[in-house]
Amino acid sequence: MTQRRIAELAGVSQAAVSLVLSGRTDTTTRLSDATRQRVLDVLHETNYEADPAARSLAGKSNNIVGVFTYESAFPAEASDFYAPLLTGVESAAEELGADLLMFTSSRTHDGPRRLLREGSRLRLADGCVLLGRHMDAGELARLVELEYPFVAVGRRDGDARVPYVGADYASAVGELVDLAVARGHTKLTYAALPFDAESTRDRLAGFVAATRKHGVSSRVVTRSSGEAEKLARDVDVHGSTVVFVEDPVEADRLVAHIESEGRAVPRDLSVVALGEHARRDEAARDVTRLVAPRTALGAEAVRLLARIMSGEVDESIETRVLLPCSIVEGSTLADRR
Amino acid sequence: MTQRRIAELAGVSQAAVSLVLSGRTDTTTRLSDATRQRVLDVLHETNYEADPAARSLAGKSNNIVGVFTYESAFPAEASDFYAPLLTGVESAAEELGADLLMFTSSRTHDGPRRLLREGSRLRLADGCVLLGRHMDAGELARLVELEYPFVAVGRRDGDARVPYVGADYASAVGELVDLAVARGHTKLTYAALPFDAESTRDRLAGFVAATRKHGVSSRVVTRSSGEAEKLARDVDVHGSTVVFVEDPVEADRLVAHIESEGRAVPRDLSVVALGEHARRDEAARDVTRLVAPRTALGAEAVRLLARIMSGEVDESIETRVLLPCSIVEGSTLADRR
DNA sequence: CTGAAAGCGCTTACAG
DNA sequence: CTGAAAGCGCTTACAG
Repeated sequence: MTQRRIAELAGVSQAAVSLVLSGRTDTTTRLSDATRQRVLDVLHETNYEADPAARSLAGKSNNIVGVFTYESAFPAEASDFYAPLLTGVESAAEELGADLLMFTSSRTHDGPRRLLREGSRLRLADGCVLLGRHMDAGELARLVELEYPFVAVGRRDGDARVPYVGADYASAVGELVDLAVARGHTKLTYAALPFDAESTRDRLAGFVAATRKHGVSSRVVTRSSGEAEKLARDVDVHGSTVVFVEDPVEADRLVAHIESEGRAVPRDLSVVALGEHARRDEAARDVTRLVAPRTALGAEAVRLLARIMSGEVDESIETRVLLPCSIVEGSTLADRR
Repeated sequence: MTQRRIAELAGVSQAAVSLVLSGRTDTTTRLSDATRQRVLDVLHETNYEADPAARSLAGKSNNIVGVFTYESAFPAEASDFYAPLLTGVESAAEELGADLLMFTSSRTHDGPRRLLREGSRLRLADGCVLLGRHMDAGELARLVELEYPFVAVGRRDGDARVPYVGADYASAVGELVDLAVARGHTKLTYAALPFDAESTRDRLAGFVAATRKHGVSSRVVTRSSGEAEKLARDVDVHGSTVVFVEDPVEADRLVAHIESEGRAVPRDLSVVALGEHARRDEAARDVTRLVAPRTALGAEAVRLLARIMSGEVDESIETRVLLPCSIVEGSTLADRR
């Protein structure tokens, strides 16, 4: 079913059908109410919807939100990270009546996925939400230059033109430090992941600022996951009473390791996790931690993208949004007062 | 970047660029190797990709697999059902180098989602995978008539033209009945959900066939979820030694209810679940059950769709596929011999 | 007030 | 061997 066919049925020109569809009521292009009604009737009967490809070619948008993930989203490990984000993305898209185009193609290539290699496939979507821990700054910059509407999920402060919705890790880590200090801790160790991601930097910045503010003794070590034993030794060397562990899985392992040595958490050592993994074992210790608002991040990103696409973005609109994390007090931060 | 621009850069006509891109080497349209090479070079330098909208208008496909879910896919309850399916869909799409267009729009409307109301939005995808417990048979029929390529996930035997990939519940339920009978059970109760879905019918058919085959006494009751107490009474009235519970969540509840009355499972009553819920509590009883190959269903559906779209479908290809379920013996089916 | 026409970027049969 | 042309289904400025 095409506009031409509709036009034949209604006895008007194809352009008239397009005009009715557009809903325009300018003085320049006014149709008689009778004509309009006739067309509307046929449109209704035939359940017509414009071909999105043709609309797109003619320069109109189709209410399609692209979703690009820098890493493969569905393997079990990755899904912990992506699932809550995608849930938010999906529900916001639903609110907006938009469809979701997931760029799953060319995932299997070696090396990091390239956004711009997708080339004009991107153009099928009106704009795109970018998900992933490691985004290429150069690509983001090119996207800005192409004036392609997009929103990154996660803080990206490198380039001031990059719109993002991120979690405010720095503040949350700061609050956790405040809490530790309030409970009498004065020697703190921070176990960072060996990543260069913004979220890693952001958490660390919060830690550094807060420990400096309180004037407490602190030490930062970089440890890959799976080195709980080494980490435990690091802490002992420094004489810390609390460890801030960036990787929540590692935090669990550390607790298990310490208790396997006959020591107790938090009696002998306090553990604070700077995140939460999705598959938390119900039986596991209720680690003191921060929880990022992941579903909200995904949803907010789509809403911001919608605002950007609708051209609402003047100085009045904030294109760089930080959402607060919540703090779970848990049971692994001792009160030493 | 358009073909016209590429053509200018390479000093050929736009059509020549398109020909090079098409990779055709017919006798009808042969380009000199030099020309071809020149075009290829420019194509490479510029990282050109054809506008998918234009390709689509010109009648070519874009390697986009549509995904239509009849119910909203992401609320917590629904995600138990959809998440494993989508995981399979995604990974198969990745293999094929296809993108995924999720029809999330118009989800919020009242009443069941209408596939055909989406109209030509569907056309943006080359074909579509349909997910959901309750599909409208009339819509499926219209889709067949439109010759729009699609594959339903879940058995749809109503219309012989509907391609599907489903789980073979009937066989699996039959195996569970065999097992129960082998262990000395002769009075069986079946608790069906009050649904008209194919999967409900399929399981029940397997039960009826198997109990008939063995000549054992059986009884079927229809119970909504959350009626564990009533269900327990039904079973007592009939004097059954084992209940086959369609809803796995309800099976858990039934076990809990029985044990809360001071009776034991499976000593006093055996319980068999005809499915598995995603959020199984690790601590919960290891119920004897069948497990549908959900991720495989999603992946197989995409692969079948790909075969259908590529026109490989003659009589030699099976467009109706049943994948076997697996059986978990668990610990809730007593041996009464 | 309505219709004929150009153009979006492609593909492909068809002239040269 | 290559280029000019039609057509896919739309939108929109522009003639009538």
